[in-house]
Parts: sequence; C-alpha cells; structure tokens
Amino acid sequence: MSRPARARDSKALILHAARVEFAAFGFRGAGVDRIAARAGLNKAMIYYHFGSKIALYRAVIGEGITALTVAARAAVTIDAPAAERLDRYLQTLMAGAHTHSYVVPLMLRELAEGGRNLDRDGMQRAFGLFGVVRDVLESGRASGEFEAVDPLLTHFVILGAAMVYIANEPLRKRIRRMRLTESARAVPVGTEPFLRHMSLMLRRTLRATSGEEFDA
Amino acid sequence: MSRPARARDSKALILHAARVEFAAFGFRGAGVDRIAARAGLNKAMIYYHFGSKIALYRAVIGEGITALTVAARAAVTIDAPAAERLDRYLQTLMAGAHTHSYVVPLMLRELAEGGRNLDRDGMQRAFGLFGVVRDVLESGRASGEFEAVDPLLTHFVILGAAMVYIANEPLRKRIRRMRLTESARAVPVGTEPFLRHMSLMLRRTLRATSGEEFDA
DNA sequence: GTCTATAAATAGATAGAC
DNA sequence: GTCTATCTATTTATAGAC
Repeated sequence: MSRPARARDSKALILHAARVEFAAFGFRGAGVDRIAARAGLNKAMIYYHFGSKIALYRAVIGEGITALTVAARAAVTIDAPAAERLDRYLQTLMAGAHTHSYVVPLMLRELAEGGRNLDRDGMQRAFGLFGVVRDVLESGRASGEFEAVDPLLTHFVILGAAMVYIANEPLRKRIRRMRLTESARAVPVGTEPFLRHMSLMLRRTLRATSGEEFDA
Repeated sequence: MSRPARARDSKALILHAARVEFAAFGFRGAGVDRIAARAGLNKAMIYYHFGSKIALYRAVIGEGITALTVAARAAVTIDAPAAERLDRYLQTLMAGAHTHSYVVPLMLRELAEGGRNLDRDGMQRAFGLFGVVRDVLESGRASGEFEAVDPLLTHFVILGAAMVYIANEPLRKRIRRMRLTESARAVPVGTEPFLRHMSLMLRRTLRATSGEEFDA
C-alpha cells in the first residue's frame, strides 16, 4: 500500500467537500475551486484524484445512492410482517437521508435534469433502491398480506413524497416563521408525522381486501 | 402604453428563454449569456428589463407556480363529490406540469436548495397550491366523504409523488432501453398509470370508514 | 502526493452610442 | 428599446516544481 504514514486521506476530504458543494449548487453551479477550498486542499488535487468535475460528481452521487440502498436492504432483511418491513424501509430511508444529508438535494437536482449526468453505473445504482421496495411488496403479496399493486409506481410515490418532505424542512420552518397559515402549529416538524402519514397511506392502499389495520 | 408598433415583446422572449435555461441548469448553473442567446437578444436587454439574474429567476418561478395554482383552483371549483374534485386536481396538476414543462425541474431545484432563492412573494405563491388541496380535503370532510387527515402532509405526498413521476420520464425511458428490469413492460409510460395509482391511494386513505370505493 | 502559477474561456454586470 | 464593447471576477483545467 502506497499510503504515506502522515498523509491525511485527501481523497476522502475531497469527496466530503464535493458532497456539500454539489448538494448546494448542483453540477453546473458547483465550483471546483470552492470544493478544493472546502477540503482545505489545492484544486489540482481534485484533478489528480478524479480527473474531471463530472467524474467527481459521479463518484459522489454513486456512493450516496448506494449508501441509501445498502441501509434500506439491510433494514427489510428481517423476519417480520411485510407491512412492518415496509415501515422499516421508510424509517431507514428517512434516517439515511438525514445522516447523508447531501443525498436528497443531489437526487432532486439530478432528477430535475433528467439524469443527464448519470452514467450507466449510476442508473443501475438508482434502480437498486426500487429493488428493495419491489421485494417487500412481492413477499407481502405472496403471504397474502398485500394486494397486488404496481411496485414501480409505489416506489415513486414513496421516494418522491419522502424526498420532497425532507427537502421541505427549511421551507416549513420559514412558513412557520412567516405565519403563512393561521395555524402555524399545523406545519409538521421532524420526520415522525411524515412516517405515520405515509405508513397509514401504504397500509390502507396495500391491505388485502380481508385485512384490518392495527394502528397504535 | 409605450409599445412601439413593430416591437416584438422582448420581455416575453427573455422570460421564455429563461424558463428553459433555469430549468435545465438551475439558478447558479444558468448563464445570462445563454439566456440572451436563446431569446435572440442581447444580454443587456435582460438587465434593462429585469435588473439582475436573481430578479429574472424570481419572475420565472413566480409565474410558473402561479400558473399551476390558478389552473388547479379552477379545476376543483365545480359541484362534484370531493373524491372527484381531488382527481381533477391531480389531473390538472399533471397536465399543467406538462404544458409548463419547465415548472417541475424548477421546483425540484428550488426545493433542493431549501427555497434559498425564493422571496416572500415566491413563498406565498408556493403555499397557494396547498390551499387548493386543503379546501378540497376540508369540504370532503364536511360532507362526510373523507376522513380527517393532515392536509399539509397529504399535499406533500401528492406534490412530491407527482413531481418525481413527471421528472422521471426520461429516466424511465432510459430504463426501458437499458432493460434494467427483466420486464421492461413494467415501466409505466405517460401520466395515466400514475393518475390511477395516486387516485387509488388517496381514495383508500381518505375514504370515510363506512364508504366503498367505486372504481371503473 | 501536494503545491504554485497560469492558461483560456466564460461569468455577471455596466457604460454609452444610437 | 436595443445594441456593441468592455470591466472584473471566476470558471475548468493543466504544466511543472518539489
């Protein structure tokens, strides 16, 4: 291994700085200079490690989506009713989006430009998250817990709602401050209200015709 | 009325060009030069009419959100069951997003940066779309058709899912081409499948405990 | 691996002629 | 209202010393 003893991991520093910058300004809007400054390194190091701005961007978005997918896959790999596993998927998605706070802005932006900056690998990683939802839905179908619904549409609804809710947080804060609605208390805070709402919608949508919800 | 007879409406030309550019690259990523070029005008005209890049951006996003809101408000202002009015809201939202194809990318990007570029007016306009949903939900509640649910959370789910689905279109096309899933036929095309899916989810979620869905 | 220096293009914005 | 020309700062990217 050619790692000098004292070397801080400059590659990791760059990646971290790039996450922040790309999430804040998008691919076009991000500045290689600012990423280097944020990393406390020289700009030339970015080209040394990654070769180009777009390659750095792809590395960032790739690891971000994968982090979410790995966590989600682990969360649903348990022996439990499908409805509960779907709840755990939701929770993990929200928690992951919180831990890796750059991922949601990044995905929203990438979505806004139709995935223009994604290569084949990035597409496959993005598609991997759907696989987790599809498997839970299918196993719930097999056990008779769930009705058959379109898994991809369900995935889009969950992911879209979750991303918008998370990204909404600063706007919700501002709405409360601005008192845009008479009842500022009506503006939800944190992930808890969303999780309950989404879980309710999914249970009611998916419940096999015989079933009954069992809510707290 | 200082409009010279022969003058093309340069302001409208700039607005149109700005929609395309901002939607494609975001606020930071957009180029004033490119907007001028797209409009077939000189860059100085932009500063003459709008004063700054950010002011132009705010004009664009403001009219975009308002267009959606006005259409949505009109669509639900009919004498019909609440479930049907909610369907019409959905349809109009999707149709409006298609007609004003720049709005969804713009909103996704603005969301990604926490509404950083919105002024107070922009916030109010964005909040106006929620008002339409809330009113339909409330009237449905009053007539006994709907159960009480959190209107803002419901709004976020609808808007989030709709925006992600619309923005997804190019990605879905690519997924079909790449054959990422064995069954490429499983990847939905157009707005119809989404409308049906979302409508089903909402009806099942909102149905008053006594009611029965009446689907086609 | 890490740096400085710099190239070459483009950014947002303005001055001033017409 | 519309243009050209231009200022100044910043952009992505590279060359080359250490």
